[in-house]
Amino acid sequence: MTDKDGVSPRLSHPATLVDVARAAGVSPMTVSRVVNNSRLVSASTRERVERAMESVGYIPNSIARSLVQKRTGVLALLVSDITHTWFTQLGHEVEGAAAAAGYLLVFGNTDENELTEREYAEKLSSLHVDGVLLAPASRESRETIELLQRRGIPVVLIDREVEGVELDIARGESYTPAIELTDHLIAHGHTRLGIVAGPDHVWTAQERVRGFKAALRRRGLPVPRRYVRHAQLTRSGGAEAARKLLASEDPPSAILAGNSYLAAGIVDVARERGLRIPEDLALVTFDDSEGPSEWAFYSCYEQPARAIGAAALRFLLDRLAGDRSGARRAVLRGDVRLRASCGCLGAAPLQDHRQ
Amino acid sequence: MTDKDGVSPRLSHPATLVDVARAAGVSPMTVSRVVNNSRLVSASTRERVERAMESVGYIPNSIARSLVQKRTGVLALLVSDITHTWFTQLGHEVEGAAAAAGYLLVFGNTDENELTEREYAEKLSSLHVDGVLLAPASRESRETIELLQRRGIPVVLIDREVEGVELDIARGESYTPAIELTDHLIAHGHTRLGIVAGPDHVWTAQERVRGFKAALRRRGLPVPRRYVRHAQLTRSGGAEAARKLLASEDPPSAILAGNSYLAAGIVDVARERGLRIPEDLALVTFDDSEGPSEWAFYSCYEQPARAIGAAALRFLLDRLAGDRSGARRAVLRGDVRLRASCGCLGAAPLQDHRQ
DNA sequence: AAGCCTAATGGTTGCGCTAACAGCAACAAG
DNA sequence: CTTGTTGCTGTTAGCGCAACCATTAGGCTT
Repeated sequence: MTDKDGVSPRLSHPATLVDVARAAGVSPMTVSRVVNNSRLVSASTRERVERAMESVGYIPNSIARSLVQKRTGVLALLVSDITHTWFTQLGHEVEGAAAAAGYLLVFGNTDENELTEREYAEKLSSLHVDGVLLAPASRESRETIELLQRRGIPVVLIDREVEGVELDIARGESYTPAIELTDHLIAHGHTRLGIVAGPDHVWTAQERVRGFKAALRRRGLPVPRRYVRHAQLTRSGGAEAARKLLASEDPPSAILAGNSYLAAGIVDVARERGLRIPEDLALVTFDDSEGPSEWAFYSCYEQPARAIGAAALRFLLDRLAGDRSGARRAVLRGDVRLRASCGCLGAAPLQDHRQ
Repeated sequence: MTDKDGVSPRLSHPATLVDVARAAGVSPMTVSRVVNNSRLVSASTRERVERAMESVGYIPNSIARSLVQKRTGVLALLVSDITHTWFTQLGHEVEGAAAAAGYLLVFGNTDENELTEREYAEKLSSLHVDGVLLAPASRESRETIELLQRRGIPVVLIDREVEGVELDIARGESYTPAIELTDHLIAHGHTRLGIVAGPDHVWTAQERVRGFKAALRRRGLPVPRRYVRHAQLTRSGGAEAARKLLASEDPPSAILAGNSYLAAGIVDVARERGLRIPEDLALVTFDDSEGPSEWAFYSCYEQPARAIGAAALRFLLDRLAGDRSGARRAVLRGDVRLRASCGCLGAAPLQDHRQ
């Protein structure tokens, strides 16, 4: 059956179990056993079959296998925007761990859009992926989640809670660090504080605003409505919000940004207006630990993206292994890094973010 | 069949064509026709079937469909490291366009490792993905490619050529821009020039070294071997190479870096040694247009990552649509951006990269 | 020797879907 | 009235694989 030089005889179609069986002189069932490492195959048969597989260039058709076994070996990761370093780091971690566990990983960007999210959910459930890691686009993502669950697809949340949903989740903190960061600005002597947070349908944005307000109230400071801004989680979104924030007669002297993209936009506007940071405008933000080092200029709360990704995938793999216990929750603590943008390293802010 | 409140009757298993057919009082084939928008269904039947689908909560099983149609609606993107902003931008573009065309996208990191790459190729061909976009890990990636092609899976290369492979490819330029950047350093008066490029099994790294050497030779400048360094495409890789480069008695006064991660490592080492950039060490690099703005400090050649991704996916979709023409090549031109790190904006290098 | 276990193998069936064809009305053309 | 022709629907088969249930041979028990 084999060519002289050991090259597979060219079949007009990709080799199937039946081709291998014919080449090895056994039944397809036996070949299937060899492929699946069943013990119920004698050593000699196994060897013969393996040679036959080699010779016809057999690669199992996992589509067919999936159809009968009802598992595909594919997981999915849905985030809002893979270009955000936080999600990129998380995605890298998840991809590596998934590959190590034998899974392929489908990536999807939801653009913080519920509709896109739901469309993805339908496609994924149609493809019968084995599990989904989801950074829910909105507090209203319950429908997406239920759609998947009705199909028996385990879902693990990432980064964001969803109201009324009790599910495995791996996330960082938002409320407490927002308080800490705000307190820090207050300790620097600021009394007019503003916040530029993400869209208000995003759980983390809400929580950060909530923490911000709580910190101010606790110190008896005012929380003017116009000092609280929601924006798209981009640099230009941050800039736009900052412009509105700084347009008032009595603009804030310190700002808490929801993430470093927003912070970058705020810095843009500050420069536009000739405001020095931190002298004229102090800035603190939320961040990831591996962002570009320009961000080393920002005083921030660092969220452990990789650890969150790893924890989430762990949860998912456990579910796939049959874990039926109640919803698990991993809330990973990050670190506050005090740097130049809040005024702590006021002496040398310009040197330190060069690299 | 339907509950009073319109909620799907709970089936013990996900609804299939047969369930819908029963609910609608038609044959499964007719349901299939409705699902696939065949014109050969009367309006009244179509409506009845659609109601039935709704009522039992039918979602087509694309596994089963794939088995008979031999297409899965899944594409794959294999790159070396999704955390590199260049690939992230490209991936974002590809994901968006793939989703728009109705495809899901599997992401894989090869870590510039041929073995990982091949393992991915096997998994992907087992899953019968419809097509693969590949940034080949090495000049030797031919085997990976042939494995996929033998399975009839179209492959489009990204960013890097592979010796002896005639395939659709979308990439930027390396050789010519390397000459331009090197010439620019020479124009600044440098005569001792070094290069820190990626691993020498990576096509772009080779090309950049080739261009670098060609530029020097054309000007009659020496190309000492120790001035040519290959490194892992990371910041620490760049730092390590820079250390070796700057350790010699007569170190280069200007360096061409293979990308901005390497450049960042070089800057680290320069700072370590108290070298000012650009005064004591000039630096130019390859880059993407949306990298962190700290990179706005670097004089660089900007590669259009998104356009390359879009072109590559276009090629792939054309193949899937039946295009059988010869290998197509999109070589996208980027732009040279002269900024502070080469000495062109010597006056204000410290301000400009703050943001 | 009869009964019974185990190891190794094969046969049949069906996962959910669609390609291919077959059937059957209704209606138009000759 | 015959002969297509078109429009809709159903039947059959099979994609590649593994679950499930035979079947056989050989060894073991009693």
